[in-house]
Amino acid sequence: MKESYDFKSIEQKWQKVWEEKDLFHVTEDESKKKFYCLEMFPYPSGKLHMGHVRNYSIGDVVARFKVMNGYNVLHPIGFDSFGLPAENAAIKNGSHPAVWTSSNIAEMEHQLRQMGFSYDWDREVCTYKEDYYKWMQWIFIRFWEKGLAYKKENPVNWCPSCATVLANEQVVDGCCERCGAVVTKKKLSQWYLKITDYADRLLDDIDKLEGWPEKVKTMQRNWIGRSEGTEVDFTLKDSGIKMTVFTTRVDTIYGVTFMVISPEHPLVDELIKGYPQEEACRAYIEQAKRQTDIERTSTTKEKTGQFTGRYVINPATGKEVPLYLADYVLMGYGTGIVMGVPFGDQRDFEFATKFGLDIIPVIDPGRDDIDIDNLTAAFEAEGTMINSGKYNGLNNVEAIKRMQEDFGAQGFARNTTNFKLRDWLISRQRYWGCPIPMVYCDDCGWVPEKDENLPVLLPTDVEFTGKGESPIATSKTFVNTVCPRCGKPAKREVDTMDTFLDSSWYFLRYCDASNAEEPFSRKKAAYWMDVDQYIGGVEHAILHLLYSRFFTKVLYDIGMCDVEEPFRNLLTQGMVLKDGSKMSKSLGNVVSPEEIINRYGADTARLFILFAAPPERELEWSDKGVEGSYRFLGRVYRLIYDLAEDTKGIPAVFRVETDDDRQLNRILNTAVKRVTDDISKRFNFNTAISAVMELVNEMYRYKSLDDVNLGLLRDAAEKLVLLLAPFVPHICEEMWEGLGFNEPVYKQPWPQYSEDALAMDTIEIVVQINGKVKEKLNVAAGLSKEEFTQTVMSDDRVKALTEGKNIVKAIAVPDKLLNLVVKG
RNA sequence: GCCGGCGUGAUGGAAUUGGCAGACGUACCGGACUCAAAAUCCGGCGGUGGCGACACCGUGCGGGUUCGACCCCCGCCGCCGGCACCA
Repeated sequence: MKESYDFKSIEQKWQKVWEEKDLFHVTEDESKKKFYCLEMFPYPSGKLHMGHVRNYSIGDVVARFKVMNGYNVLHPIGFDSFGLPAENAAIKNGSHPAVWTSSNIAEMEHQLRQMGFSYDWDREVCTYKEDYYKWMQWIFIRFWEKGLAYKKENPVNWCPSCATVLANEQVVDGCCERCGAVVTKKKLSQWYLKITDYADRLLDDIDKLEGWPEKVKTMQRNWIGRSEGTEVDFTLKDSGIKMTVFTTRVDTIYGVTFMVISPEHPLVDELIKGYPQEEACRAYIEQAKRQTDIERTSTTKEKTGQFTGRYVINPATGKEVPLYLADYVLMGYGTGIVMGVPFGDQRDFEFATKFGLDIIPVIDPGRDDIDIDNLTAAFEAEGTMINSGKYNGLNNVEAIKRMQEDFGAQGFARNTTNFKLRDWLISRQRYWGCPIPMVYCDDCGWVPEKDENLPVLLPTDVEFTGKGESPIATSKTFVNTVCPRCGKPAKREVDTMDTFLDSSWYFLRYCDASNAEEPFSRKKAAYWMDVDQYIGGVEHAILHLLYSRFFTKVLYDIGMCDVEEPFRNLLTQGMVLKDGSKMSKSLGNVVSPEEIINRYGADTARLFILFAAPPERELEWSDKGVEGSYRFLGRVYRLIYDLAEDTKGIPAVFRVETDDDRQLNRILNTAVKRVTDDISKRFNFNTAISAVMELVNEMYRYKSLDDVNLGLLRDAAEKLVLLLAPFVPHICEEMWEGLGFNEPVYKQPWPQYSEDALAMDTIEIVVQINGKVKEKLNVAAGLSKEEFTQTVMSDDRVKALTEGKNIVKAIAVPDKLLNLVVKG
């Protein structure tokens, strides 16, 4: 141990030692409790940014803490390395995406090692490599066999700038999640995964995710969007065609005054043919088509529509009502036809108002402040049924049940559930992704490639122009093949998979990363799964986290893994800000981790980022704060350096004799307790670190006293190093060695605290008069309520305070306070 | 519009869940060391009034519950996320 804190040589030295000792390598060990600590793997964009540093620093504290607490810890890392940026770089530089990707990975691996994260590098997973995407394809074929993958022509979200289709989840406010271009609609034949088959389970099992933030669970619930209701068959007048609607409010069926059908509905063409309104209808359909999703779905937009000339018969009342086209009805949800109840639905209310349609009150709110004959908005709350035939007088919620039963028995209605969740569109018209291992044969249709022929390799003879669709189609060697079933000439699928498939099971591959026989062994996955702690950005709340849950359930169902939910506990870390806004190149407020590592070292970077804010909150970057963290490490280093000398050969056994001894010992034990609790129960690393700072301050104070107990100081020094080890591992290894130990601090048992040491003989308590603090006194700790009150009341200063006053009441909280309620 | 979250000194944030508001850090001020500076060590630091012991005010705003409220309840305001014509 050198006299001054030379972070550069210390960090290099210990990173080398860790690597040589292969310290972070783990294997399955049935004799130990396992802990799977996982951080979301990065996209290899080139260099680490502060968001990565924060994410991985948090994970590293947890992983190292669990190791010290005796767990067998799996802490892996890899790269989510297919995707558009590599392809764009290839177009720009004329090189292959693999070149760009692998050099970026090399750079980022180097930086991750520089940060001193405790990864088992032997398990590194890179999704662009053949040994990974082979199994991706293999899994895709299992989905196909289960009927969970299909190809279908549909209007899809198309990003003109990325020249590819997008999943619903990737469209944000009508724009491309990646590039921000306005998304258009295009009719294309595309591959889908049937995530909707799992909608119920994905929704119901959210309740089991006790270790997830409420916010993320709510977002997933909303996204899946289950709503239970009734399908009711209306009938088209003069034709008998069934016009089925979905409603959650069947109780308002007597209030139906019109019907609305989506302009894209396949029935529309037939409905309008030959009617006087046909031409107007066709014009309306055309203009609806021209609108973007943003225009179309804006709630502020005034309702538009067009009467079709047709009428529909209400099966409950026998009444006929006019049928309109209106673009506020979405083809993709429910049946694409809606019963119009202006009384009970705000959208229908606006529509009826605009087109002069009747509003029939069907529920009596029983309130004076609402005039149901002159509504200004729809009435959407509960009440008593009116104008509804034999249902009059019932509570409307009760009426829903009765109507469902009655209408069901009469054969024109049934209970149904609808979801907002759509099937997952997974084909992408891009090169740099996992090829979809399907072959089209004129005789056999779509056939999966044989397992023994996997992987279907990405061809290398492809032109990157960035213009055409599906670059793989330009390969001369790829497309033509033979049908895996009948052997006749056939063509391969030229689209690649959405990269979100790659990241939907990588956590399983980590359990058995080099398996050449299967994606992962069930036994090894059974040992490690589920992930005990998952850490990453909240931006993945729906996309990645929902898809991974879906994959895990499917793999569970086909007997490949033993858990139904992949992530037991989830921590979503906040963003790193500079000057109040997100670090970004365009704002020019980026602080690079590299810069900080070179100037202050990895330990300082880690410490600052953990100390500046609790992990879930946003973190405001502060250069001054970084310096403070650096100063603190220097302060600790000097303290241990001195104590290593002063306490050489002195065992960490001691007697606590003086008041100062007791105080140091108490603060030491408090620090152990707080750091332990703050890491394991609350993830409040900032307060954990502040407890250590208090200990350091106290050690400096104690050290300068005349009468010091070196055994006690020795004990404090050792525990101090152990407490800091998960946060700042390099400096702690150095100090641990400096204290004379040979084994790495990484493997040391976590320090324990003693309850006795935490206890104080006397405690400063507060005396309040009418809730205001008036006096502080020291009294013996651990008194009963009566003894406590007695002791405090008999104190002269308290007597003086209450002199001549009438004590109405005394509230005693032993060891804390006595509040006297006085009058006069 | 609906659903979350947040609002505390100059500043990042504490207050382990109803019991001393402002821990710890930054900034700032002062002292020690130094020829000097840096580094380091020690001390001060919510506001107003007072030489002072002390008094009053103070956790976005207005009410309430309670002996006691940053914390619980009601009504607002502001900021940040997410969802949004889902029938």
